[in-house]
Amino acid sequence: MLTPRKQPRQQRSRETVAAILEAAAQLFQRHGYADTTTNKIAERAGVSIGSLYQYFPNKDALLVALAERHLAQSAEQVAQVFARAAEHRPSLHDLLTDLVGCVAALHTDRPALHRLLFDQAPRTPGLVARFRQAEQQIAHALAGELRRLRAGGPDPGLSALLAVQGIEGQLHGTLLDPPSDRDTTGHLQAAIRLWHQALAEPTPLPSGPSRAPRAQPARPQRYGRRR
Amino acid sequence: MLTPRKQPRQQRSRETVAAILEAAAQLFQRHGYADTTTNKIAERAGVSIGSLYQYFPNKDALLVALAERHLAQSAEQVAQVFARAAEHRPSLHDLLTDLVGCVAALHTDRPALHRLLFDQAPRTPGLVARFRQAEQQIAHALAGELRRLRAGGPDPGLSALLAVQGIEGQLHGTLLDPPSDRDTTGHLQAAIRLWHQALAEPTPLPSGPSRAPRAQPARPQRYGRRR
DNA sequence: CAATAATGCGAGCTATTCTCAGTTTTCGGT
DNA sequence: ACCGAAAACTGAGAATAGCTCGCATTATTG
Repeated sequence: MLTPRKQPRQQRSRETVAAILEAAAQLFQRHGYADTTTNKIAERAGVSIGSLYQYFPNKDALLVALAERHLAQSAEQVAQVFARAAEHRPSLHDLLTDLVGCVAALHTDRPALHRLLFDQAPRTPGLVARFRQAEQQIAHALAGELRRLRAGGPDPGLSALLAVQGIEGQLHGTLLDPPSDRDTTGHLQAAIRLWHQALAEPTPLPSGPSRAPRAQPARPQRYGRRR
Repeated sequence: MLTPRKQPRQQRSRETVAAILEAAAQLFQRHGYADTTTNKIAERAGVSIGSLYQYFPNKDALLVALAERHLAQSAEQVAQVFARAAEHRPSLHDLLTDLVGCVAALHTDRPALHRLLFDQAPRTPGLVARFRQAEQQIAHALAGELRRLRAGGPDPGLSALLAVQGIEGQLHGTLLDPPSDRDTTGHLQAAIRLWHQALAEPTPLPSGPSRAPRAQPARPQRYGRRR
């Protein structure tokens, strides 16, 4: 069980829960997940260890609660990108710039928190599920924009999901562990450029309609003679 | 300290270390990281808990050792993709097919192990560093192929790194937590297709040389009037 | 065949998570 | 205002898991 065993009903207990989460966030970020004890969290929150365990069944649940809060805030930020897009109908390039900038901000705003939630602590199945769910939602919104911006091309839903997953991987890798030999802004620019090319309407070859790619086995390729 | 405190010198101790790692791999995969105790690992390996701690300074070190072994094997697989490419000089599409297939195989061959190392267990800074290092190596190899396959375009090193990070994110998300409403092979096909378009030589517009993209602030975009 | 080094052992020390029986506070009803 | 019940809080300590340390056993060297 990773959800609170008891829902706080009174104002007092809601403040207790808030204090516990605040303390947990601070101590987790300062000392890391493993080196933070639940007793220290309770002490810092000004409550007894018993109170903590009344609302959080175990230490992981504290982390899950923080992660869900962060995930919700992140989803909110990204949703605003698409709200803006719905109003202004930007070009693909401008949309990607806004989207990448937003995701980048989520990584750089509170890197310690992001690193804590995504790297340092064990990922419970529930957390992973929540994350994938958020991913799907963003992909869905992006798919809508793609349908607006281009006429044909491959399944927009699939392209959008790939883009969301890809951008997340790229920015996570770049912003949390910046390669020493590259500058960050250039990296972001390149990512925008790359996705623009990947998602733009493919310019049809003048010689005829582009053929659909043959299905190919995705496993060890032999490079036999190409035909 | 996460590396063995003592290097095994005699044959006997090398077998001990191997037995411990084998037991750790089995128990971690079966019961998860948190629910596996070091005493159980030692018991299963047929050695005493003291022997375990002679070669692994703490529980995390067991995981790091498993991860490094897995990472080395993975890097080996991917290196073979580029070895094949060096010999056969495949088209971009065929290279991508082989690369994606290889990375997919790494995820599907032993999903439990992959999930353990990448999702379930805490990622130590050392592990993350090793992972990024492998990423850089693969990107470097891919950059070489890009230089062969296309004349101009943006910095191949940057494009390659983005591709490696992106592919990893896409396949990780898709293969470990398959979206219920999509088939996996189609997903892989779409990824290959997407990266082909993203990395291919951009077809120059007939009206003139493509202009370099203006540098744009990557942060919250206002969508002022476009000019 | 010593002497020395390497390896193996496991009872128990230490630290941390989590429980539970009892106390205090809040709140609706009269 | 007062009461009873429910909610909230407490903290000593039970349970458990990571890890240590002194000593026994096995291998290597000269």
